[in-house]
Amino acid sequence: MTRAKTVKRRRASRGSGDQLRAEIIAATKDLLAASANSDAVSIRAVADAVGVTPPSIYLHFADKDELISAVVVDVFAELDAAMMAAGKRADGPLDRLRAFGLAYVRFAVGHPEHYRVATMERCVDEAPGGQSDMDKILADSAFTHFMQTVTACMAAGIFADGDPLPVTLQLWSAAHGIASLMIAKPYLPWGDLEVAADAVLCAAALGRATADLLGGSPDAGQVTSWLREQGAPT
Amino acid sequence: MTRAKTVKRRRASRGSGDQLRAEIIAATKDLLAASANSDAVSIRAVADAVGVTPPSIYLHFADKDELISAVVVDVFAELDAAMMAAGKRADGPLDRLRAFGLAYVRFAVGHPEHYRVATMERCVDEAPGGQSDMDKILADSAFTHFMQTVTACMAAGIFADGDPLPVTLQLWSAAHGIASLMIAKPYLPWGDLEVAADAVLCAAALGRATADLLGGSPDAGQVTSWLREQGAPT
DNA sequence: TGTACATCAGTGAACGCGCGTTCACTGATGTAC
DNA sequence: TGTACATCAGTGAACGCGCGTTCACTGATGTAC
Repeated sequence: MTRAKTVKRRRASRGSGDQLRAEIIAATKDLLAASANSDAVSIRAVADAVGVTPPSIYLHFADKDELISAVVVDVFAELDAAMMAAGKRADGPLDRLRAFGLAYVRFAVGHPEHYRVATMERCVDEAPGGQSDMDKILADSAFTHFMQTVTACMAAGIFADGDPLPVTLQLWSAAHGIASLMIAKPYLPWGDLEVAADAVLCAAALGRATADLLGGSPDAGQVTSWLREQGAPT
Repeated sequence: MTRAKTVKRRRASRGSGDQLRAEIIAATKDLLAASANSDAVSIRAVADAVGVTPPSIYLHFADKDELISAVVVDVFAELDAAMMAAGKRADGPLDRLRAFGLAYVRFAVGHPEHYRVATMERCVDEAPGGQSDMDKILADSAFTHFMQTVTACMAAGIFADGDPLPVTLQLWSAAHGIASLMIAKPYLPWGDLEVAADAVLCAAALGRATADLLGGSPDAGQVTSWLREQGAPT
């Protein structure tokens, strides 16, 4: 059932080398969506899907790692776009934070293999180059937009004033936790995914806010007695 | 620098076939610790590390998948043991929950590749067999011990009474989120890993408790006005 | 307008490699007599 | 106690495969004259 070569034929062009590049990235994403990890997607399969021979790939990417990196960049851009779209109709910074988180989880669950390769595969370099990686992530639109909203929540008195970075990391952890667990263990009794995700996200934000009320990082004893004050059932 | 075959020699034995089996699992774990994923650990490398020829592996495991599954079982057992040890000296159920969570994150950060293969690799079967997988996880010691402690927290009035399962999943998500993000993005500015993990875990538990106080799943408006009542800064 | 030619996107064939798995075998172990 | 023999853990060689990457090439494109 191999596609005859004549069915899809690639034509040359002159100035527009970028078109094939985009097609290669798109094909890689498609193949990735049906694979366990990026190792399982081969240059040959990508070339085949695009209707081109394997060496052509190397005209656009130095090697396989560079191709996968380009896919990751593309996935993060798509994720950011989904979050931005969801945040548009939010009412206030806390509601926007929630919309962002829900969009984040929705994206991950909807594109599990893309999310996996973008956030869960071992990084290529652990050398000093890691620093530039960090800059890349911190400058990444999705993360930045998330952090801007955390800053807005601080300004609105929802979180205590301070450095938004640790709070952002904390909330991102919550979103990533529910997203990646739903992907990795889909057979667990999650119930409605949106409801479960919302519960985690709300609890994370509310927990941060409440911990701030209690002075930052209360221990178990403080929490227990505070809950008793609040009239929690015993 | 290949080890001469005579340096490590395997002797036969009769009744004790299980010894080699255990050595194979241990060697696989060692190799996994230095690899990107289970695909990157080969049967040949495992055999070599154990001092045996590749076909010998098949005397103990039907195929590579079965070997990896055995490793995952072993990793979960080790994780459970670490959690139990940490929970022993806890003071009350909430404190135990925190000790469990911290031990969980510590284990993940200390054995990132083991944690990754156990919780983040694509499951082998998505067929009806998935149901038995679910049972396996729910019956898994670490998860069960976690859930028992959640039940104890409900009995102590810390969480609202009800089904402990969704609450357990929610708290597990928090622990998994911070653990897996620290592993995947170690170059992010986490500061002290224990402190960052503790902040996430505390916020998750406190958030769940507070949300219960507010009736289960408050929306942004309710949270904002409740915070204002509590005298949060504006 | 018409032709020669430089450019360069894409080709076809091949490289060497390491993989999971199989097969018929060997030879130490431990039991039956 | 001594010997013949069944057992079965582990071997050695090979299978077919798909991989990433390379190399010298081809032939359409578009420009120079």
